[in-house]
Parts: sequence; C-alpha cells; structure tokens
Amino acid sequence: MYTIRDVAKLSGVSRSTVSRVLNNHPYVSDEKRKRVEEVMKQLHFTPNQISNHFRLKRTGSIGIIIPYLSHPYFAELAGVLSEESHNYGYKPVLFQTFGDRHQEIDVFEKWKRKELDALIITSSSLNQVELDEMSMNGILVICNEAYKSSKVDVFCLNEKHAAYKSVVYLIKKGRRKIAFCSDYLASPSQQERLLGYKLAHQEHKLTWDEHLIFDKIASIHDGYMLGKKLHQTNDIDAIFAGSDFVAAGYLKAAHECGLSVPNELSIIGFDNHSISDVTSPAITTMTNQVQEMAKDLVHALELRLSGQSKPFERKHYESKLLIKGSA
Amino acid sequence: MYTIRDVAKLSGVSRSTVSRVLNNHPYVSDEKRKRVEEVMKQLHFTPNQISNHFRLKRTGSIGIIIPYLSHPYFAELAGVLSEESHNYGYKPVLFQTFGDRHQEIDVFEKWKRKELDALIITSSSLNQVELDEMSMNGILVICNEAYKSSKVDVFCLNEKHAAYKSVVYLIKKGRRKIAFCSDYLASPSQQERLLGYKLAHQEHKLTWDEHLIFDKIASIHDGYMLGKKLHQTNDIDAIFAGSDFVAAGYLKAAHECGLSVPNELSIIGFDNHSISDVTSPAITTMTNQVQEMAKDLVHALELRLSGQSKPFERKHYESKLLIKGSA
DNA sequence: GTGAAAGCGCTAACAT
DNA sequence: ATGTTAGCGCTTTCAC
Repeated sequence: MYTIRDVAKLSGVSRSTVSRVLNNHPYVSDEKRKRVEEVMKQLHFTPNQISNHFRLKRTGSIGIIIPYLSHPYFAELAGVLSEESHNYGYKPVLFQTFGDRHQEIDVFEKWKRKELDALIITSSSLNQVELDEMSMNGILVICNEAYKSSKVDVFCLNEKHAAYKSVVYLIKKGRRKIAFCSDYLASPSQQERLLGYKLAHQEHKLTWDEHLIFDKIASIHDGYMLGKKLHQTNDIDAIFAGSDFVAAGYLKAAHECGLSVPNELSIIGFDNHSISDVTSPAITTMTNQVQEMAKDLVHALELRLSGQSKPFERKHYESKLLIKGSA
Repeated sequence: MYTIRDVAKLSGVSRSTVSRVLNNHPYVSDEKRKRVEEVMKQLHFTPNQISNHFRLKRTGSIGIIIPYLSHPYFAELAGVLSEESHNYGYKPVLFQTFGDRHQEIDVFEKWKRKELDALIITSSSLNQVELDEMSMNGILVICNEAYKSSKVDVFCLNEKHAAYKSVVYLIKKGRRKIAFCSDYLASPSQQERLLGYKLAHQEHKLTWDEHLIFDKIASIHDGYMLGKKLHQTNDIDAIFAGSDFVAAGYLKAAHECGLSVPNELSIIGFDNHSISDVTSPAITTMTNQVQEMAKDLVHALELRLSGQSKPFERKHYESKLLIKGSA
C-alpha cells in the first residue's frame, strides 16, 4: 500500500503538498496539483483513513444501540437513524443488544475508547442514574425512551398522551374492560403508556383491572397466544396492543374464537405499520413519528459533535390516532 | 484525556510496561502490574482505540450494504449479519444504499480507505465485472445475491430451485395462469427465480405469459395494488409473490375482489415471515435460510481476516415449501 | 523483567 | 505557494 510519502517522492513535492491536494487546500499551484493527481492515479493511491482518524481524534462513526432488528418498529427506527447519520457523513454502527446489559456495556466500552464519536440509545437496560453517569464519558443521545435526564438530549414520543388518547377513544365507544399490552413494561416509555392508560380511566371515573395489564407481548405470535388464552375465559371488550404486529396476532386469535371485530372486541395497534392495512378489518392504530425524531436527533448530534454547546433538550412528539376498522 | 504516558509517569514505569499491562503481556512483575492498574483506575484511564487501529492497521469494523431496512427480509438479514459479526468481536457498520449506485460507491470508497476491514454486500447495483474488479481492493463477501464470481465468497439461497419447487407445486394443483412477482428483476437472485419459474413450465410442457411477470413489486402496498389491478380484467389462478408481504397485500386485494383463496386463487409467498401466519388463510411460503447463511458467512470472513487463504467458495442453501393455506 | 526508541500515515503550525 | 518538522497514542523490536 502506498502512502503520501511515495506520492510525494514520485511527483517531486513535499508530503505537505500532497496532503494539501488531498484536502483541496487552496494554496497549491495548478501545475503541482496536476502532477500530484497524476501520480496518485498512476499508483492507485488511496489515503489511509485510519491515520486520519488517529490524527484528528475522530472516526466519523456513530453507534446506534437497538434491542432487536427483528422487531419492525426498531428496524424502522434503525433504518431512519442510519439513513440520517449517513446523510450527515457519519458511519452508522448498529449494535443489537437484545436487551442484554452486558452486550450494552460492551458497546459503551467501545464508545469510551473513542471507537465511536457518539452513541444513540433507543433502549437501555441501564437505569436513569447509570445513564447520567455514562453521559460524562462523551456524546450520548437518547431516542425513543422517555428518560427524564437533564444530562443528555432526549427525543421521544409523548407516550403517555398517545396511550391516553387511544384509551379515551375506546372508553367513549363504550368499552369497559380494556386490556393493555406492553413488550417490556420496565422501560420508561412503556411506563408512560401505562400512566396514560390509567389516567384515561381515572378521568372517566373507571377502574382498571391489574390482571389486564400484560408484559412481554412483542410479536405477532405473542399477540396470537395472548388472544387465544384470554378468550377462553375472559370477557374483555377492547385491547390496546403495544404494536400493530401484536394487534395482528391478536386479531387472528379473535377470529378463531369467533369474535367479531370491532363489534364485540375493539383493537388498537401502534406504529401505523403497513401490516395494519391488510388485516380484516384493518387495524386502528397510533402513529409513531420516527422520521421526524431521527431528523431532529441527528441534527442535534451534528451540533454537539461540532462542539457547539447548548443546553440539553428533551423533545416530545405527538402521536395521532388513525381509525381504520378494528376499533 | 489521559494517555499511557500519564499512567507511566504516575506509576513510575515506562510506557512499554503500561502497554504490556494493557495487553496482558506475561513479562510484567506482579508488583508493577498492580501499581499500574491502580493508577489506571485512579485516572479513569481508557486506552484510545483509534491509535490502536492506526498502529495495527485494522479497525474491527465490517461494513454491511443493505438496500432497505424497511424491507422485512433485509431487516432480518441485517439483523443476523450484525449479530454474527458482533459475536466474532467485529463492529457491524450498516449502510442502507436504497439501491443507489452512488451511495454504494461511497461505501466502497470507505472500505478502500481502510475504514472498514471487510465489506458484506447483500445487494448491489454493480455488475459482475465491476464487482470482480472491486474484489481486488480488499475483503469482500456477497450474501443473498447469486453472483457468479470466482473472486469473492458467495452465500446465497438456491433461488432457482426455490421458485421451481413453488411453481411445480402450483402446476400440480392444476394452476395454469401463474403470475410471477419480483421486487427487482434486474438482480441475479431474481433472475434465478425467474429461471426456476420458466423451467417448471417447460418441464410440464406449459407456456408462460410474459405479461404475468411483474417487476418492482416489493411491499404490502405494491402487492395490494397489483391484486386490485389484475382482478379487474385478468383471470390468473395463482401467484408466486416475491415475499410474504407482497402476498399479504395481494391476498387483501383478492378478498376485496370476492375471490376465494385458495379455491379460485393460489398464493405463495416467500421468507416464512410471521405475517404469513396471521392472514386468512395463512400464506403458503418458501423459507429463506438467513440464519445459516449469516453464520457461515461471518465464519468464512473471520478466516479471511485472519489471513488464512483458501479458494473462494460459493455456497447455496435450499429453500423449503411450507404449506399453510393460501395454496 | 524493563526501558529506550522507532515508527504506523497523516495533518498543520511554522518558517520561508 | 511550498517545505520542514513535530506529533497524535500506542505497540514492538531491541538492548540490557
């Protein structure tokens, strides 16, 4: 592999001049620039970026922590975050941590060691205090999770309000036994959703049944199994599913149990994934705002990376209810 | 940020000794090792990995080119490839290229400049010759696409056989007007599928209708629109959809057109995605083998990266037909 | 066992 | 406009 040293020697200039040519520095005579470029071509010279990373103390890599890429919502989120990072000239490095604390700490380690210029977290097994501590080690941004930190930038959906709106809608339709599904109830965002669910009940002077709050329901299959189980014995009349996929599985089970949706049972999904359009009936759902979130987030990141300090922000996005058929 | 220089000074040893401690080199006295480790802890010292990358001429990053993360098959593939790379201690760097040649060339550039130790391609707008040329620049592996190169490792499904098996199944069920859907017909893998489709017809002394071969049908929505269009005028009796998502969209349209599936119309999907279990009827589908592919691929990559030279391999995986209901 | 010293490929401050 | 030089943080000979 050739270095600028070789190029310099062959074109009869100094290494600085070669470097200047590489970086489009204005102070190079056209004559030398041309000569250097010719030699570069002739040698098939490609500058070694690693040395640049070393020299400039940055790699241009941005880590993205995602729990599961098999989860359509997170796949979508990973997609838009990668795309935006790439648009800004960064290299998106994706880490699937499967919600595993150790895997996550591995990634933090890389970030601490400067392998990653910044880290975006979309889900974490670390708690508030731990994350606040972490934030001292470099640039950290949180996406999608409703952490209440004032030491990092946070971009997330107004989960509470989203759940609140869905449940109010169900209540207004006369539903009284409303199940609540969560993929991972321990997370701040899911806690917010639950608060919204409860708030809607309180405001309508209704009580909710703790037995209708379900955790670890994440996939089509989970939704299906839950539906099968519930409709053996229970008489719930509505379900706020954590995602359109869960909703789709649940709907399938409801059909098999002979329930008519939305007449006997209402189902509300989440994310407005295209699956919600092809079930029968189509699934009434809440929009996420991943596109906007990702855009704002990477823009904010760019500012931080370029050294502009500003107070940490915490931006909420509003979810919209799309009535399609299942509720 | 502290460097080994600081650690050395504070613990009264040389930089070499600090380095030895960092790398668990055996030739360090217990006494000094302990002293150095204490100072490290005290200083919250973390070694700068970039300098290591520079020194050792490798970054541990593996680039993965994916066309769309919103496409569930590619999301799945990206997921397993990331996971496997991570298992081997590499950093998976994901690039969504949206099938765009320029974006792809950007990634190749990074790889040439040694920002990426290796590159995995799951889809490419470059042709055979261009890729063969590229392969001279470093370590390149192809996954999922049926390139016929002998200059790179290739891991892919036996697409031709998969399509062949599906279509034979349909023919045996008495179907005669079988539509063929592809997301991107120009790609080698889709060309293989088409060959399988044609072969099945030939072997049964049947002709196929070029008008029933559809390109750029990739999403639920595309499948739905195609179904709506076709059943205004056409009388096709089966469809080999490129994916379960397309199949699901198509099925929805078929329902709306009052067609009974699988009585009047048979549908076969691809990938055995969980969506195929929640439609009514469930979608008969072909399995992909992404898990196995990714495992073998990263293992082979590991060998190449560790400098073990062996002939380039080309591994095919067999798809299985899962009969679920729509055909 | 330990330290001194060279050097990875590049950029940028400084001198000219 | 161009060259000289120092140095980024680390590992790895080599000498002792």
